[in-house]
Amino acid sequence: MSLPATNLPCCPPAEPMPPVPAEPQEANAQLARLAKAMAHPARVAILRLLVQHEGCIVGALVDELPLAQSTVSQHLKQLKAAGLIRGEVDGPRVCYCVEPGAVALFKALVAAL
Amino acid sequence: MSLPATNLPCCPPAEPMPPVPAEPQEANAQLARLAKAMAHPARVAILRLLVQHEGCIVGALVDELPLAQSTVSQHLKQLKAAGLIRGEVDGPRVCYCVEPGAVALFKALVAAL
DNA sequence: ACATCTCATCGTATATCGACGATGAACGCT
DNA sequence: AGCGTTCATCGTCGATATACGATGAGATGT
Repeated sequence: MSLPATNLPCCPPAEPMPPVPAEPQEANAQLARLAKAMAHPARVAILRLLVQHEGCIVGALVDELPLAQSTVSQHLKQLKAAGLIRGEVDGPRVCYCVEPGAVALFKALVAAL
Repeated sequence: MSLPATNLPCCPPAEPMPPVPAEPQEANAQLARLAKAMAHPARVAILRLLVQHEGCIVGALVDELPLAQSTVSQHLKQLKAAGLIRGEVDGPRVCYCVEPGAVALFKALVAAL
């Protein structure tokens, strides 16, 4: 309902393509790493909210989740560390958006199971 | 190299279809649960080995992984708890095989991101 | 300068994970 | 019965995850 669909000037280049690992062991590690980032309902919800509002959304995420602000921030940190999202400072707020390449890589790795 | 492609009489019915959750919150929980099961390279490797040798393979997994037997057993337990694999006793050995429905559900949930 | 708003980080407490060795249970074989 | 093989479980250890409140950093607005 909220999430005012802010089209802020972020997520500009949008990382063209995901590198697909050739070594099976590397693929396993990559998949495990990305799966670990998705291994919590709150992070799945965050990613879903970010892909739905395709542009960028700000910290309104806290209002959508039944978690404290600091907890949401930690989940965002994990998603960012996994390369699945990007956060850019926009004045007093921070603009979060998905990294389409990383999500595509995740989908590809899972589909290849 | 090993893994003698044992075609044992297990994995008979092979669970016809995955139930796809309608509630978004339920879908998040399901995806998180399955992703958590895949959140470790060893478990990804195990699942991959099981799908490659489509029939069933037994504790030869221990030979393929750089882990102790008890550790592999614990990973198998987690995969089984997540519903991704099935284990049936076959004489002195235990026959593990994938649960295609659960894997398909996982793929569908990830693809729907 | 000051207050405010937004978000990250710190510190802490509890729970779970991941690994191993050791032990136990189930089964087949002689 | 007794033995060996196979796998699960137990107990333990250190590391990590999850949650929260409190505090800090940065920018905006008065």
